[in-house]
Amino acid sequence: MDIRETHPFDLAPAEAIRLQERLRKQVRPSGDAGKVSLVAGADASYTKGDDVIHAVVVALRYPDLTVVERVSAATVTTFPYIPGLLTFREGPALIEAFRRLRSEPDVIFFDGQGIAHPRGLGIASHMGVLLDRPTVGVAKSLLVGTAAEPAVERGSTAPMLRDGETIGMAVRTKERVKPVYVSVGHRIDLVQAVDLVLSAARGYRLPEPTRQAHLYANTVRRERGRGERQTSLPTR
DNA sequence: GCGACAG
DNA sequence: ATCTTGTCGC
Repeated sequence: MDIRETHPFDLAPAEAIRLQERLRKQVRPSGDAGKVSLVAGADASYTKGDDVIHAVVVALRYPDLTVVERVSAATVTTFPYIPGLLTFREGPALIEAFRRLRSEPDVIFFDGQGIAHPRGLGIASHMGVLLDRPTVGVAKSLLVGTAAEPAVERGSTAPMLRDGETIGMAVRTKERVKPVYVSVGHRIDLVQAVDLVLSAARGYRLPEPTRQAHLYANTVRRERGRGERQTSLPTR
């Protein structure tokens, strides 16, 4: 059965928040992803004034990080970007992309927060519950909480804190480059999540799954945009 | 009431 | 997220 039959996305912000408060109870911020041999990165891309969301999932073999599969899906959104409600904007496109994915990744990286979220349900946690898979949030900035600056060496970390609780880890994936903010999504613990992010980061700030997803999402968006324009606005 | 605020 | 060219530093 389709996830969207049991999970509404077309909600008003206040209703979306209530749904998050209900779903947060299903998040399991611990566990072992087991022996990881396949990882995936998911991301979305869109053109400024447009309401079309292009979502992609890229699967990579681990630990060699060779890309083995790429899928994409596009949806039309009415939900705006509201901090804390990102999944209601990108979720439907991501779900469709995952439906098209034939690989079965052991862990999935998302561009955004896991439990480091106002209601403990960032996009990585939310999607983790819907997909019932281990997920990790890899964000480029903080949504809630604070973190000290990790030392300049690659591999340095500093806890992300909120009310004295550790909700994630700032991780320096590249020497002297701004850290990424890792938080657990679902069915994995923070130690393994940080370990995977670090081992999947090869010479760039973003770990390969997320980086490849980002690149592919932009490619897909530009190609589709070009194709649609050609069929709807013939050249003279 | 005033800011902060993933992508 | 996206708009955008060159430019400074490792």
